[in-house]
Amino acid sequence: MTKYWLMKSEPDVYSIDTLESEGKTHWEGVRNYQARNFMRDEMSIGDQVLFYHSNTKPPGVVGLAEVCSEPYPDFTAWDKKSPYFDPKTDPESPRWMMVDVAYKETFKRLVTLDELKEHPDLEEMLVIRRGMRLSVQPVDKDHFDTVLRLGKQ
DNA sequence: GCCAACGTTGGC
DNA sequence: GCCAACGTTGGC
Repeated sequence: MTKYWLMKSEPDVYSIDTLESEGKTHWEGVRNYQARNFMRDEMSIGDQVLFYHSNTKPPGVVGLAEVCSEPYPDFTAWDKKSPYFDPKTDPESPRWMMVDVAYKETFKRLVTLDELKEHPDLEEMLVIRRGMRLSVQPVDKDHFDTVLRLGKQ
């Protein structure tokens, strides 16, 4: 059963344009247990992903991607040269997990965070909640469809 | 670049 | 196991 997600990335670090040119990527660097658990326990191949640009102005959903691997250990955690290096984990017992994500499309237009906040059908969407910092979060199918429609119009 | 909101760490 | 200190996220 297909699930729906929103995944945040800072465009300065990894933008949807980069994903488009690479085709797919491993979603490295998630160092939050709740986000890790979503990837590890609930994601499966074919799940649909709203690609969100954070820490930019304006922030918002820029396109669509798709989960294209099972979860597997995030090897950047024990790569000393990686910005995501975590000295407290090791390959014997991986702490952090990731999935591969494939490019699907870039929206005709950016669906901004402000727009999500103002849309009457998206009041319950997690991403608009104050203090919501999860970089990987589940999205209801209804919300997903609404955002998709906004992005295509 | 500020800072509020969170999550994590570590002393006790 | 409490909680203060610290670090990070991410909108603004």
